Amino acid sequence: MRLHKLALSTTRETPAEADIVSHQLMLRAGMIRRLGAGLYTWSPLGMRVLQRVEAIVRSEMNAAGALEILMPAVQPAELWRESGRWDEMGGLMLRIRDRAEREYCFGPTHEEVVVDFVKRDLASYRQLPVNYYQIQTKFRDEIRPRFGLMRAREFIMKDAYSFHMDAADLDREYHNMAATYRRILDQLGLDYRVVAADSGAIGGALSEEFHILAGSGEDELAVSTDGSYAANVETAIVAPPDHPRPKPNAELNRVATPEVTTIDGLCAFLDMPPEQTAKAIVVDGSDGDPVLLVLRGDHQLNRIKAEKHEAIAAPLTFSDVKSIKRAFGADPGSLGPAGFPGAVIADHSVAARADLVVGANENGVHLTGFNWGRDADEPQVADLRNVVAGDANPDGEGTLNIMRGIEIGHVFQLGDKYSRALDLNVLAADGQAVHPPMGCYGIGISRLVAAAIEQCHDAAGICWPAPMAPFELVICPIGADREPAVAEAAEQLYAQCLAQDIDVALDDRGLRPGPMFADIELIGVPHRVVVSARGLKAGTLEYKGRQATQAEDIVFGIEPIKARIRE
RNA sequence: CGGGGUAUGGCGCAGUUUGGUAGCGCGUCUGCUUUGGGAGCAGAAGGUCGCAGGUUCAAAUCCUGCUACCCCGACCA
Repeated sequence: MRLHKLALSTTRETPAEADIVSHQLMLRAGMIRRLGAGLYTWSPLGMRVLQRVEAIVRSEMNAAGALEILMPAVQPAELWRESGRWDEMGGLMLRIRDRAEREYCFGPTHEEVVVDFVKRDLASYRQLPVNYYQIQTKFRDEIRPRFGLMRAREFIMKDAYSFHMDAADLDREYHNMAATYRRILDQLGLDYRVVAADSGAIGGALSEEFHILAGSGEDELAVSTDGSYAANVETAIVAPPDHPRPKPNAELNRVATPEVTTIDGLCAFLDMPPEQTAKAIVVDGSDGDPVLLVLRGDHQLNRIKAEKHEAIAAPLTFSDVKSIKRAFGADPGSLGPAGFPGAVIADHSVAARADLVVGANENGVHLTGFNWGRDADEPQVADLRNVVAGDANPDGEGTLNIMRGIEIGHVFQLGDKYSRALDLNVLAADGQAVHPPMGCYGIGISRLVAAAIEQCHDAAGICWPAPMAPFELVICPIGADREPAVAEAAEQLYAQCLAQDIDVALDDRGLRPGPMFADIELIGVPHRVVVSARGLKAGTLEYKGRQATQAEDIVFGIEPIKARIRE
């Protein structure tokens, strides 16, 4: 590629619209341009990266036995009514009408369509298993699109759907896909973790997420030091404390705590560590009455765990202040288990503590020296909190670390939710009709590109892992317009690189060295050689790896270049 | 959806309080000079000041309405 033909458009200044690194750098490098909220055009430079990723995904999916198809982005409402998701999806789904007032959506996902597709041709179990995938544009009308491609509304996704005769075969393919995803991410050269996950709204049992590690990641991951356990903090299990609750040591004491309504305030006022306090959270119970959840002051409620508790209403609803006042006689900020007649569910950690500080159910008053069983009934005990760094590994040895990640892939075992709802069935060997269990497997292609930048950049710009880079190598001639020998030597090298299948770009834009180098670093090309009159005289080229601090002189010629970039 | 903010040339911004010739830096174009890390000089192009209405002799600036975009929140007792 000759760079002057690529319509490169880099900027020195960071556009005001972006405030995470990947978004800023993609805009500065001219990989994408914003059209509207959560809508982006990919430039020729951006396309080169996108297509790299797509090619690797395709080749691994094909190698894993999946079959590529392409389904419509626009889908009839009727199909979604049949699965029951037309109403469930709510505002996430972009709904449109055609000229005859027929209803459609712009597909946020393709379970319905793929089942419909399979239904037409699938008659016998002998045709199973099968796994169809596509690389397609999806639209999800996010409440708040943000962070550029990270949470765009329109985005590119690789989604795959598998169909099986039985759960065992689904399990086999699920692991096949998980292994395929690992191969894809290994090939892309990214640092990632696979974690157990909540399957969320899509339904189904087993599910794992694939996260690119990056400090700016939106998700928190709990990963054990011995490597045996990894889970999204949303779902990571907290092992119950391994020691019994100590005996009460303190008398119950009423303390006036005027104006204190937060754990921080309470700790400052009483000079107490937060783990000695209990926070009280009131939520609606499944019977409609308020339920008191108690956690250690330094812990955080995990919504997903709470929601799954049978005594708690789903979706999780925090009780309104009026009903709290009625049930407790006090406002939030002064609540506690003492004297509350309703259901109390305490997290393991707070249930294993003695001599706690709790709200007294009287505004501006707290109790110190509170003990379960003595000052209130023994609570129900459950795992309600988010794991924190240092918690015991629930599955093996060691403790948990918390890392941040960007979710770029997700594999699910869906079961027969969709094949049943849409009445897909096949005849089994015994002549019985069966709804084939399904798996579904997604990779956010466009998000993956952004995530790679979050993981890999420096002050000068993007540092692509070689397999994602828009070019493998750039040849930078200096002063080619006034030194014919330089121009000639650069052309010669360029032709040789092409002949050797090196994905090379020739920077023939005629820029001065400063801006030229800055651009090449910004767009993240992994390898650079400089051709100059000075070097030619000495028979050398200058080579520099993108992340190297120093350039080095190498003998002029294709072989020394190959040795550097293919090492 | 609630809260906050912004909208002025391709990009980043000032000007709005106190109404009076629309400005700066970067970028772009032309010429000359310069030439290994974002060059210098000279000249030039480019703006319905988000949209609509209003007040006024006069509106980027004041008033009313609207739109778009960005940020924060949706673990808070």
